[in-house]
Amino acid sequence: MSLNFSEIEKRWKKFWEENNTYKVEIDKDKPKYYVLDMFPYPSGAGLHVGHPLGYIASDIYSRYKRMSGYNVLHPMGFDSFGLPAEQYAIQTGIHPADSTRENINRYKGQLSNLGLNYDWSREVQTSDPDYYKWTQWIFARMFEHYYNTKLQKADSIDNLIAEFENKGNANVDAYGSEDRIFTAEEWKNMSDKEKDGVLMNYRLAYRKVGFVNWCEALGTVLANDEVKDGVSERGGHPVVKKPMNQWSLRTTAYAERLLNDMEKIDWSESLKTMQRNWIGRSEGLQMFFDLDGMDEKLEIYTTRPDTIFGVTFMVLSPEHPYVEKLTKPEFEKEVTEYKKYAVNRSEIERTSEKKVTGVFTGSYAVNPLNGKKIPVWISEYVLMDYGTGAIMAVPSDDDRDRAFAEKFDLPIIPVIDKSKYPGSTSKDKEGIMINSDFITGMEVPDAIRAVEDKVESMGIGKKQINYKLRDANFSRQRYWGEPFPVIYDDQEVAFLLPDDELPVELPPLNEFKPSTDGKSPLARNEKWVHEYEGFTRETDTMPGFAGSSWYFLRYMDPHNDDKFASEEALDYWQDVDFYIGGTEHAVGHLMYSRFYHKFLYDLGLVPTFEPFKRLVNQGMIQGVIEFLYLKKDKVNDKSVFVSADLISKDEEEDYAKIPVYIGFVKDYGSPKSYLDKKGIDEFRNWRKEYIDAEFVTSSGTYSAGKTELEDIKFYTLSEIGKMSKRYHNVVNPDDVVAEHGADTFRMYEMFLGPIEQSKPWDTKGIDGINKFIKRFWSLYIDMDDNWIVTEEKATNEELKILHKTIKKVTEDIANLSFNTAISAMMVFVNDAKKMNIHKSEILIPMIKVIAPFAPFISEELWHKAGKEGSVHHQLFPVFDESYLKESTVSYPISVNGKKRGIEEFSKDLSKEELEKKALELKYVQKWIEGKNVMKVIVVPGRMINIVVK
RNA sequence: GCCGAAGUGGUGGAAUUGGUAGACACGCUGGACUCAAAAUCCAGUGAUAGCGAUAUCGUGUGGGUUCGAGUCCCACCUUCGGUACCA
Repeated sequence: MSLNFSEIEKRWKKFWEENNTYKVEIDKDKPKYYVLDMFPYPSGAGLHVGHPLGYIASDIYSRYKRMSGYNVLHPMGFDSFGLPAEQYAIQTGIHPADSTRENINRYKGQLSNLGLNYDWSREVQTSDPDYYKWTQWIFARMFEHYYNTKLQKADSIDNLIAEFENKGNANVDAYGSEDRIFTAEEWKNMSDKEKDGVLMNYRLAYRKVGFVNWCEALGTVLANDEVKDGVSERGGHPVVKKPMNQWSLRTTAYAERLLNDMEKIDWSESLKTMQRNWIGRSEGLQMFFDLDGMDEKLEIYTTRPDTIFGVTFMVLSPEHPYVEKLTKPEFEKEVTEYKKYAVNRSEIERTSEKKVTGVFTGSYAVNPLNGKKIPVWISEYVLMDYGTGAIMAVPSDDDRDRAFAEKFDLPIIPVIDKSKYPGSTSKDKEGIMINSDFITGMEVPDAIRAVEDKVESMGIGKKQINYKLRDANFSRQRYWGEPFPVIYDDQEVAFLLPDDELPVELPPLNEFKPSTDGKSPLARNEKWVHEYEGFTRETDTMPGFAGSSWYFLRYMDPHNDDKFASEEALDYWQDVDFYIGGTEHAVGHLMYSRFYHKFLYDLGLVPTFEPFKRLVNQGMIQGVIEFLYLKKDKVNDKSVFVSADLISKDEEEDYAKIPVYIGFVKDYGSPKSYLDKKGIDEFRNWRKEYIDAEFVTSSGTYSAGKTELEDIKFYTLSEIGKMSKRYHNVVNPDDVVAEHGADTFRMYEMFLGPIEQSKPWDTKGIDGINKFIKRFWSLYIDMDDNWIVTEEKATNEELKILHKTIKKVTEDIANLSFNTAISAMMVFVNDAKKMNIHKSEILIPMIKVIAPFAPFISEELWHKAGKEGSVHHQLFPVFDESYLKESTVSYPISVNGKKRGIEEFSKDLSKEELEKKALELKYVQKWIEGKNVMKVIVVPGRMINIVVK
């Protein structure tokens, strides 16, 4: 009755805002600490209970850090460019800026209801021109730089141009994709357009022909997400790869650094493994095969040069430029058809199905080491954008090549004897070479080296390091993204707009549909496109990651109009100490952010070479999805639902699974979830098309609103999955906060389990937290709202309970074990209740201990205690080890490893004394009677084990 | 297929380096208070046998190392994530 949480929440939300409690400024007298959440995309659906899991954890952690004397930067913002707002605009005509603003306001309201301690004065929005001015500015710098392989850092493109003018490009230390060699003279004679083309092959932000998902029927380019099984998700129209000029970022230039610098950061090993796999470094040999009857040579890449004598055919990607030339007339029809087939298949399809496809071109290549002629095939399992788009196939030692050879009846020559290496697979580089000319008899690693040397000495190849990592596609044919600060002259040579014209703002538009030739909607605004006399603007926009790859830097100095952040701010805040977010961003976002950060580091614009020191992935809170089984075919023109207990695994495919609002389902989330009579009626009224449906259960049938069975149980199917509107299982945190209070909601989410672990949302246990908070409150305030804390001196026993709790909570926060920290506080309350503790010496520190977890009631109690300021600016209590000392230890006494009793012994007893006392125990006597005591193991402070025989 | 993580009561989950398995909480059972209910408080709660003391079993399965294994090793099963014909 005295704990009115909604009133308390209102009061302190206002107080914190009025007093700028969470505002932070540079304070050189204090050490800094930067705690960052991955900022959300403000979707129309609002936050669900899954989102706050990470936010609450970082809130607790940052509050604790502030209370430990740090100057804590803990900001929040919005990744507010994105596809959904644009699609919404296409459907409704509402401008993305308007719907985004509305969504952001809703998000902010929801976040503030949770009592999160963000410094909102530092909010950033990626769609705000004051912000994307700097997104464009960084892009411009990338355009102006290339990667210098000697300095191993980004360098001005002007330096490269100077080198070209001096000595051409034969010996430049530049990472790029230019394959022509030219002299200084040739460079000087090039046209502007040619020069632009060459420089594009070196710039870190550059233009090249890339492939987009083009859907002819919709007349638009689709994102990977919008393509399912080779057809558009909307409408199911065919999607093909269409070549278009696209901006890219030369992320591959940084591959080695992105890989190696991971050793220096505190990320989980599994996350680092994911990043490593994405980068995908491999060492191998690049070499040329002669083509029979042709001048061109076929370039391939292999990580297994040792198997070269086992090569029995070559495989080219269907997109390989040589395919046409290699195809003999009599094979043309098949090859053309196969190419058509491959281009209509999405990359996902091409790579995920197990079936083996391919066609012969009619041409042959020549193995340079033994002169053997080998047939050249094409197949979709070879991808154009990895390696050289061509492989030498070794069916004896590669699973895919073997499957291919078996299907098309191609020869298989064994070249490695693995009999000495049991369990070794074709992927393991071990075994002894056979049938292999000059390397026969060698161990595999030696053979690899021997072939590499041989090939290099013959001048037909060289050792090479390859990366799976691809340059990032940086163009989107969309409206709701950052425009490029780029214009083209009539020769299509790209020019940057000067920095003082930034930001290039998105022009107004009243039609957001893409234009039909695959161009971005921006192309519709002719006036804007041709604003510069004689020039045309770039009409593509930047991808989502352009804005989200550097936002953490902007928080340091969000309102600076001269720089993306001042040197002073960067120097003080440095980098993110602690970053928390979902695994779904584990690869893409983190890789791009690291790339951006390293680039800015090279330019001397940020002080650290990695952006995120420590990173934790929170698990997902999943939803329970409840389905009803509906017979796919109607019976007597009626829909028939069948109770889940009546359906066997084999019959499942005869049924459709209809999601049902979980609120109708009894015991939802359990294997025995069911609809009772009321639930069935609720469902029928909710989905009117099923109002006359039949519901078949084991005890009888409910038909068209009638049943004789009062206690009918219609079982439903429970699954765990994403929270989504589609499954009618979204739980809004606002509802939970309104019902139970923000502090309860926060602690409950943390109490559910370890932060990294995914778990289904379930309110079953929330009463436990509610009870705990009420009991905690009742230590301070009685039923009649009287403050009952006394100034009486605390006993040692009481102090011990306090300090034990402080110790446990402190350690658990550091480990992010919030669930056990909360259980320690519960133990405290249980003890304090039992001992009837109401002493301020114990209870005032406890307000501070609970403060990071329950910011509202702790603030209320702090002020009820007559204290000034905010509890969140107090210092966290430090535990005193001297209160924790025990004079006795309780020893488990085991005989042969089986516990037989527990004894309290003084902690000062020696091993020998403990052994003696243990052997004297009555029940020990009973267990060792008639047997020989072999030995007694005494671990002081731990346990005693008596071994008998 | 491969990589990663994980399998512990009816449920969510505890358990430094191998050392009392099941903390804390939910749920359930019984009791107190109440005309009654809610709330609150007290007691019990891994399984089996027994009135009980107690005994036996028990951390996905099967082996192993050890005085001692939820924890380490080997093989396997299941689930969840990620990922792919990457040459």
